[in-house]
Amino acid sequence: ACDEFTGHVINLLREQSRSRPISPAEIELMVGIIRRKFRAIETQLKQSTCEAVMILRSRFLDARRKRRNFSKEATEVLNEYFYSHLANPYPSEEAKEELAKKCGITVSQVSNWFGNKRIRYKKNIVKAQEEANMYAAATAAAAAAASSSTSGPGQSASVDEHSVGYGHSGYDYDESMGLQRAVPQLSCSTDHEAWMAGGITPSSMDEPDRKRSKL
DNA sequence: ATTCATGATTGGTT
DNA sequence: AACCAATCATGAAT
Repeated sequence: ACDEFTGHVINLLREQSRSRPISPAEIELMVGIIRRKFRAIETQLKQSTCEAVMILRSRFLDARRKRRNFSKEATEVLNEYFYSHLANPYPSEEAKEELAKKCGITVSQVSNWFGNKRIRYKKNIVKAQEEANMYAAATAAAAAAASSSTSGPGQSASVDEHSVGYGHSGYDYDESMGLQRAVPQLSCSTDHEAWMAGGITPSSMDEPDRKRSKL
């Protein structure tokens, strides 16, 4: 391109040389100027595009470290699935795809979410996963609505009256267990049946458990 | 400015 | 390969 342009300039100068004497030295000088200018522009262009690429890369690939909360609806859907499969909260690949589509996120995000949810659920069995009852009630209501035809007062349970004091005073193991079982589980369990095996109260509170994660 | 909540990443296990 | 556990990093709430 540079050569092409200099060629044009040379032609122009030759044309002008008819009306005005132009020395070959002058032409050489012109060519030199053009060459330098082209080099400068070239490197500058290279630099700026390189910068742009770097910026774009950090925008896109580093988007991983950027965390954007999921929409309320998405978490709603995910929680609904989680709590309605509490006995075996391991969605199949297909189910993951379904959830992903429904939530507008990727399958790996769904997997991440379930991973986080499982572990974080397990960490506070003791302290109210009242959420469970919320969603259980919701799905139960839906189910009840489906079968609420002839038989009169067969209505759903209420939500509800466990005033687990907030002021973490009592050890309410029983209640937590109750909560777990209170959930309707149509579990056609496959594998991880024992995902909450035995140990309820792993190393629960007290002591140097200065971890984060409350709720 | 701190603290809590939460999605993503990492390292190790099965 | 999927999972768990710990940790990181950011968004939102205080």
